[in-house]
Amino acid sequence: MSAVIFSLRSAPEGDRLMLPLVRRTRDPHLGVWALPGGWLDPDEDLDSAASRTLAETTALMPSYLEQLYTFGAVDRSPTRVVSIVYWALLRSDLVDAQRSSAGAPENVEWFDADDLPPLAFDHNHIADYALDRLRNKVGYSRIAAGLLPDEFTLTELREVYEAVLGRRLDPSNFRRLLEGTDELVPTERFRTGKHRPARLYRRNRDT
Amino acid sequence: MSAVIFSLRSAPEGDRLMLPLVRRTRDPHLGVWALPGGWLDPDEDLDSAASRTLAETTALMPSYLEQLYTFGAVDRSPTRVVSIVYWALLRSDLVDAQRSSAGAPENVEWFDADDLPPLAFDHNHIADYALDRLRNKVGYSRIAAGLLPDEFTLTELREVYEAVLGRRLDPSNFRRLLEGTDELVPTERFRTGKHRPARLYRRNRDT
DNA sequence: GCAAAAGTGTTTATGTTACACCCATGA
DNA sequence: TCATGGGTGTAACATAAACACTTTTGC
Repeated sequence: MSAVIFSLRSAPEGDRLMLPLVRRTRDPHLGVWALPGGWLDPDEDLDSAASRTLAETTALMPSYLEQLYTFGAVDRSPTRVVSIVYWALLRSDLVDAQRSSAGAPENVEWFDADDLPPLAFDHNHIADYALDRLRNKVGYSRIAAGLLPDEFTLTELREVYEAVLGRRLDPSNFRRLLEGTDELVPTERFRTGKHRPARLYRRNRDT
Repeated sequence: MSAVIFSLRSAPEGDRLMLPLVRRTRDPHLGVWALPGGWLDPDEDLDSAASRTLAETTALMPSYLEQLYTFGAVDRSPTRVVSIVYWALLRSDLVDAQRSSAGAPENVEWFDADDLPPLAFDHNHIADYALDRLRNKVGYSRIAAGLLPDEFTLTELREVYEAVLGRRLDPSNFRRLLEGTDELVPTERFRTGKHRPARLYRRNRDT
């Protein structure tokens, strides 16, 4: 049971898609970076086990969690293991808050999803596969809002899409696309800043 | 390790999407219909194990095979089992040929995919999920050709799509859609019948 | 010639992309 | 009032759906 966990972190060139890795504390691949994982409890269903695994690494609740794939190549490891992998999105504000507080777990580090170090087992392959799935899913669903706080402006959401997809989007077309769906609801609050205040939106819980 | 295997069978109202079930020979759910399955060999990768499971039930090679999902709810069975499920497409001509020969396996029976009997464990749920995936995938890929022999007319292929999707498609638009892709290649052979001969096509192996 | 399926062309609707332009605010 | 991001409008283009029409065969 492993998890590929995505969140956003601010960088000089804009937000970057990042994921947490843990340093292995035992053989094989001792000391090598790997996806966070754990063992499946006999009386626990798969989604719960994925949540628990994720909580043990980040101490946070995911805003999105989905099974990715089950890997089981014989050469994955000296002792062959079937690995059920989940992927998840975390609200970036919660991750940031936790990192500045005392609760940051040991030997966990965040890496740029597009620039990972060599990982244990076939975890590079798994992480790439998860990234493909995320990018694909972002193309046809509004899932990326799960990386943002409860309320956000359309520009903030667009920047998330740009960070995930790796390309610029037209602001006006992006707005129209999302206003046409019922997955986003406008609030009466505005984000005030340097320029014209921007309306805040929130995710529609009913869909 | 279980498999949801789809093929087509002729019926009075046109081709129907069917899948094979096996009668359970032991408790729990003795005598109840279930998806074909088997146990994962320790030195076998998942795709191979799925192929083997499928061969044990149908004695045939699938024209398409893909992992569906891994199920593991605690209440799936008295003794909880993690079940890695694959789904597959079989060429209908091979299935028909085998059924009329001696090779038809015992206690295997084909059922209409939209009208299944009550199944053991959560297999009804799994079969429905596989059907959703098939119908969804047919919408954006040319995968359904895997249900037909090597060579087929566009009308035959359209009827496959109609059987899978459960609705009629416009013949001329269907033709244009498929001629625009490179997943189908025209041959110089024609199917002669009551009316104007129809050109035969085959799947493009290179894509 | 007629019926029926094969195959072509055209029109309409719909959605996507590009981009010009106005609006509201802080400085 | 100017710079800038927020927000609206619209024309161009691509894709899909609907359907009229021509072609080729068996009988």
